[in-house]
This record gives sequence, C-alpha cells and structure tokens, in this order.
Amino acid sequence: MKEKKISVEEKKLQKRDAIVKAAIEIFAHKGFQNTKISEIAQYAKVADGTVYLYFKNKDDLMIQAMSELLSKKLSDLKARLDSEEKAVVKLYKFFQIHVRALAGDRNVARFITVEIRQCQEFYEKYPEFAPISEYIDFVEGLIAEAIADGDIRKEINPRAYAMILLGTVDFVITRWVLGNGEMSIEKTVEDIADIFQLKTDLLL
Amino acid sequence: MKEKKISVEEKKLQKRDAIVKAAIEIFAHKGFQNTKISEIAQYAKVADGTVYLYFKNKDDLMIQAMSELLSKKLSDLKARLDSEEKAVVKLYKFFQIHVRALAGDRNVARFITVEIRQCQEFYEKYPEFAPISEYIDFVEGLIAEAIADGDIRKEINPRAYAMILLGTVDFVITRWVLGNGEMSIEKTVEDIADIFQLKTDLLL
Amino acid sequence: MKEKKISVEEKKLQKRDAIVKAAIEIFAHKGFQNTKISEIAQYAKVADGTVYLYFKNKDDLMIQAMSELLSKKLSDLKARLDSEEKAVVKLYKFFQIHVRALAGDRNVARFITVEIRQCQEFYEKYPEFAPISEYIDFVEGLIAEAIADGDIRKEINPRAYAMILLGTVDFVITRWVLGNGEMSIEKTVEDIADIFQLKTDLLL
Amino acid sequence: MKEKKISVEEKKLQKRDAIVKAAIEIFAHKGFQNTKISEIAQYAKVADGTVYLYFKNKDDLMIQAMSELLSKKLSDLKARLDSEEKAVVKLYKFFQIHVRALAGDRNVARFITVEIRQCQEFYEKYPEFAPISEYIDFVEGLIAEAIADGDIRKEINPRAYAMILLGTVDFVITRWVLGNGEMSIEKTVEDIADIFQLKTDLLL
DNA sequence: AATGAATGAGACTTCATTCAT
DNA sequence: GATGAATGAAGTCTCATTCAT
Repeated sequence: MKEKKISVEEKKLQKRDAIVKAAIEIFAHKGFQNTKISEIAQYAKVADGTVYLYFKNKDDLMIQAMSELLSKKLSDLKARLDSEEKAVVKLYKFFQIHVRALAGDRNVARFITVEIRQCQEFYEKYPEFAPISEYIDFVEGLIAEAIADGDIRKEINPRAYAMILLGTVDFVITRWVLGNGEMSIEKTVEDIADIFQLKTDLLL
Repeated sequence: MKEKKISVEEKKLQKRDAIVKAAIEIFAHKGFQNTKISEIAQYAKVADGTVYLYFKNKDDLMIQAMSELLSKKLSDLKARLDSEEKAVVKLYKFFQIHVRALAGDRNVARFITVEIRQCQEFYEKYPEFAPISEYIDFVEGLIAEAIADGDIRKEINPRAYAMILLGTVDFVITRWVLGNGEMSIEKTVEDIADIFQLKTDLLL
Repeated sequence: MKEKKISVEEKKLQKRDAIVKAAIEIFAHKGFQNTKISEIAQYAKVADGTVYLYFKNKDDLMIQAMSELLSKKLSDLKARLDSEEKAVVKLYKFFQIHVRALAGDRNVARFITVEIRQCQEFYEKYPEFAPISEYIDFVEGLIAEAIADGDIRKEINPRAYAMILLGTVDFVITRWVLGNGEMSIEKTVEDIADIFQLKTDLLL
Repeated sequence: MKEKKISVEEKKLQKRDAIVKAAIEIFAHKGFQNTKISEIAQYAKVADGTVYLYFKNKDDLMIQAMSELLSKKLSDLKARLDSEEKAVVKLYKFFQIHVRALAGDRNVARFITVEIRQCQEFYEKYPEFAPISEYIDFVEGLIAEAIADGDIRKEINPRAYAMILLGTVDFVITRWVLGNGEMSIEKTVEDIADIFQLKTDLLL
C-alpha cells in the first residue's frame, strides 16, 4: 500500500519533471513566444490541460523551467568546484566549466543567453525572478575570497569584476549561439583566459 | 518638373524614414513581439498597408530599423572619436561614450541588449543580419592599432579583447535595463574602467 | 447489522443531499454557467467524480436541484397556508409570503426568476422539467376555489388569473434582483396588492 | 465619386447590420452562452475577425443587439399607437400588439423573455444597460395619462400597474416560449384582457 | 462506493497581411 | 502610390467528464 502511494506521488513528480524538461527543450529551441503549450504537452506526452495542473500559465512554466535550469546548472558547478581549495582557481575553473557546459548544449545556451532577456515583462511582473543574480553573487564571492587570499589585486571591485567575467561569458556564448558556426569556442576561451592571465596549466 | 520629381522621391524617403523612426521608437519601447504594425503605422501617420509598400514584412522592418539604429549609433561614435589621435584613447572613450549613450536612453538600450537577441529566427532566416559584428570589427581594429602603437601588450588577441569589452558593456547595460533601478551605472562604469586600468584623466 | 446497512444508505442519502444543497447554494449565487462542478464538489466535501455517481451530468444536477428547491418552497408555502379556511385569503397570503420569501433571499430569487429560464435546452431535452407548472396549478386551484366560494367573479378564467398573479410576482422580483437597489419591494408589493383590491387587513 | 464614397459607408453599415441581425437570430435561437462568434460571423457572411471591427467583444455585441432589437420593437409599437387618441386605448392596444408581435417570432420572444435575464453580469458590468426600463417608463406614462383622462381609477399607482401588465405579458410569453406548444396564446390573451376589463371590440 | 488526476475538445480574440478602391 | 477594411489562422486556457486505483 505504502509503496503504491509513493508511486502515485512519484508519478506526479515525474509528470511535472517531464513537462519542465520538455519546456526547457522547446523554449530553448524555438523561443518562448514561438512555443505552443500544445507542443510542450505533446513532447512531454501529456494532455494540454495537464500542463495547467502543474503550472498556473505559460509564464509560470517559463519561470519555473528557467529557475530550475539555472539552479541546477549553478549547483552542479558548485559541486564540481568544491574540491578546489583556492578561490582563484575556483574562479578560473568556473569560467572554463561554465563556458564549456553551455557550449555543449546549444539549446540551453540559447535559453540562458537569449530567452532570459526577452521578457522584461517577467522582470516587471515577477520582481523576485532574478535568476542571474545568483550567478553574480557567487562569482563576486569567489573574487572577494581571492582578494583576501592575495591572489587578486585588492583595488579591484569584486562586483565589477564579476560583471566583466560573466559579461564576457555571456557575450561569447551569444556570439556562438547566434553565429553561423565559424567561431571556435575553445580557441576563444583560451584567448580570453590568456588576457585574464589565466594560467591554464593550473586549471586542468 | 525636376523639382517636383525630387520632391516626390523625397516624400517617399520621408515616408520610409517616418516608418523606420516609428518602428525604432515603438519596438524599443514595447519589444518586437508586443508591437503591432498598426501602432507603428499610426505613429508614423501612414496607413497599415503603406508599411508593406516599403518593407516586406514585420521581420524585415525590424531588421532594417535595427540596422539603421546601430549604424547610426556607431557612426556617431566614430565621428566623436575622430579627433583623437591615439587608438588606445579612442578605445577607452568608446567604452565610456557607448555606455553613457545607452544609459541615457533606456528604450534604445533595451532594444540593443535585449530585443536584438530575441530572434534567432532572424539570424537563421537572414544570415546577413549581423549588426553587432560591425561593433566587434571596429573595436578589434582599435585594439590592433593600440597594439601596434605599443599601448596594449602584443600577446593579446584583439578579437578576444574586443569581446571582453563589448560583453562587459552589454552585461552591465542589461543588468541596468532589467534591474529595479538600484544600480548606479556611473559607479559601475568607473569600477570597471579601473579594472581595465583606464586612466579617466586621459579621457575627458 | 441492520443498523449498519441503514447507516450506509443514510450516508449515501446524506452525500446526495450535500451535493444538491451545495448545488443550489452555488448555482443560485453564481448562475448555472458560471458554476464549476469542482466548486460544488468542494463545497459538498466530496470528490469531483462523486458528483457523477449521483447525477448523470451537470444538467441533471441542475434540474434536480431546481426541482427540489421549488418543491420545498412550494410545500413550505402550502404548509403555512393550511391553517387558512378561505381560498381567497390563501391566495392573497400566497402572494405576500412568496414575494417576501424571495425578497429575503436574493440568491434564491435570482435562481428562480433568472436561471430557471436560461436553459431552453433543458426544456427541450427534458420536457418533464416544468417546475413552475406546479405553482400555476396550485394558484389556479386556489382561484377556482375562491370562485366557487363566490369571492372572485365567476367570469374570470382561473388559469389566466393565475398567470397574472405569478407573472406579476416574477416581474417584480426580477426587476428587484437585476436592479441597482433603488427599488423598495415592500412598497411595490403594497401598491400591487391595492390594485388587486387586496384588503391587507384580511391577510395579516 | 461621391456616390462611391456613400456606397463604401453604406457597405460598412450593411455589414454591421448583418452582424447584428445574425447575432439576434442566433443568440435568440441558441442562447448567449451557446452561441459561437464564428457562427454569427458565418451567418452574417463575414470573417470572424470582422465582428471585432464593429464590436468590442461578445458582450458588447449582445448588448448592442439587444438594445437595438428592443428599441426597434418599442418604436414600432409607438408608431402603431400614434393614431390613437385615448391613452387607455393605447394601453390596451399596446398589450395586444406586444404579445402578438412576440408570439409571431418565437426566437425574438425567447431572446426578450429569457436571454435578457440571464446576464446579471451584464447588469453589473454595464449598469447603463437597462433595456426593459424604457418599456416600463412608456407604459407607466400611458397609465398616468389614462388616469388623468379618468379612464383608470386614480388610486392606482401607475408604476405598479405597469409592472402588472408587463409582468403578465412576460410570463405568458415565457410559458409559451418554454412550453411544449399546447398553449393557445390567443385564447390566453383574450382571457387576460377580460380580467383587465379589456373590451376587445374597442381595440381592433 | 469514492477519489481526483488526467483528458482534450472547444471558443474567444488578436493581428500580420492582403487587396479592392 | 496610398488606404484601411477585411481576412482567417492560430494559441491559451477552461472545465465537464472519465477511469485507473
């Protein structure tokens, strides 16, 4: 009996997850506005109406999908950085891993760099929706640590530096996502790391 | 007779210009998807159908409006930089003027940082539409010059550095556009300029 | 054992009753079309599906709820009139009590005057659904009695007079229900009673 | 040229009229809630979207259709009564003509007696929508005149009497509309007229 | 019998685009 | 060329009803 009950609840979770996964996939692929709920439902193998059992409306689905995606990406990243001891190494690794993770999934990359911006309404309607802020906060924290460690000049403003790093990542990925395939992301990352004085031998 | 002909052609140009101007204004204000052709037509004081005499469709209007806006911004920028002799100064001035110009017009800033990304279809449908590339090319050129002048380390890859600069601008402006008004753009720009070793006394 | 069985059957009746009661409450409050089965189920503290164990569909529930409401109203009325001996007095009392009962419960009044008409389909689909007919029959009977008593002119057609009385009640209540609250129902009833030569001293 | 222009404007009017006519026809036949805009459009031989060029939404179409129908009915009635000199005769004629007009068009009758009530929301959303009030006002005026003429007892409250008359009409028509066809409206009208002391020889 | 998650048909309304004038 | 009335395809969301548990 207990097992059965669990399986019912699990089924619900599975269904919700399937919808979120489908939403990320298709939103990322076609953009928010060009995605029909019915497509997501079909992809998730549920009826259209089922989507509305789990999400208030299309906006809500977008927000939750986006939040979950970013949270997951960020906590994956944090997990992979945990073993490092020095903040500055974490910082550089963050840069590389993040770019590579995005470069490895064009749809997700597009979702994060393009779609996330497209909805000022979201930011106006749902002011608590600030998925990028967590990233900035995390990087800023690493930089502050690195400064404390003496690995980064103490004159540097951590938030400003965080924006430079994340802005660069974002721009590079965007160019790559929107580009025609000519650009080598690996080469670009290396060149940028050089500029930031990144000693790659430290990092890999 | 000749005069008349010119005036007819001028009228046509004026009409086209009025539509483009209206499109920029309203696209920037409300976003591409939320802007109706009829609004643009009304703002430009022409009939809805008239828009289709000058532009193939809404996409086309968007592309042309965007291109013209960016070209204009860029040539304005270039004009203001012409008096400078050293590339590195031009570069730093570019950075400051560009951010300030965007910060001075939230709608245009939003248009350039947000809307321009929103339409992967555009990039797929119209591969020749690459308005940001011109910016990258220009900045890359300045950096190459500065390297030749000996003002920037010669190990630096100019394109990578251009992406860092433009990515940072883009990110800062985006944060500011999408933010809730708490962020001071002037302070942020200063902090960033410091990181790039920008000596402000050189620039103003 | 027997007790248990009874209690099981009673439980079933209780459930059915709870649903009907909830239906009347909510249909009356929000109208047929604006009432969701799930609301009724929630109000009756049963699952949505349970409603369909007792009623074929929403129409059926409406019809049964309406019938029970009207039957109850009518038998309450009859009970209160039983003590009277003269038909004509019963008639006039019926008029007053009916109007006052409706005026005392705007939702039920709305249900009876407005909702009951709304569904021609009902009358077409379910010709046996004629809740108002009982009222007409009852009033007609009273009038016939009053004529037999010599209290109403014998030239009068009882059914026609019944329609005048009930039509007037219905119209007055409808005006009041749909109105903006300016109308005094007590004053109106009095004026109407005067026209029908109702001697109020006979009635209270 | 002028002629052509007129014909364009006339075409618009014709289109609007066609939509209103279709709306009355279908709303009356199937009820407001069960009528699809697309049905009305099809019946009026226009595209679905065209309906929205002339009416803000379905509610608006309903209100305008209802208002126009009732206004037209009332002014037709007034026109036919103009030739009469005595208010009391006008009153009695009003009664007969009104009932007969409704009896002659079951759909319109249904619309007026049934649909008009169904939308409390309308009365709440659009308080200025009070189509029946004009009827009451008109009848009340006739009664007041008849009292002044000495043809109706002066103790009678004109508004209350107007409600009796209109309530009776409404009820009779409703019974007939919702009934199964057994009821003879002519006989009923005659019986009612007798009760109101209507001398039919005066009226036809 | 009871549940309530799932279904999916259905309708209003918008708006880019067309075309007769 | 200019107009703007007309078009009609398209998409979100609701909710009565079903059915596996």
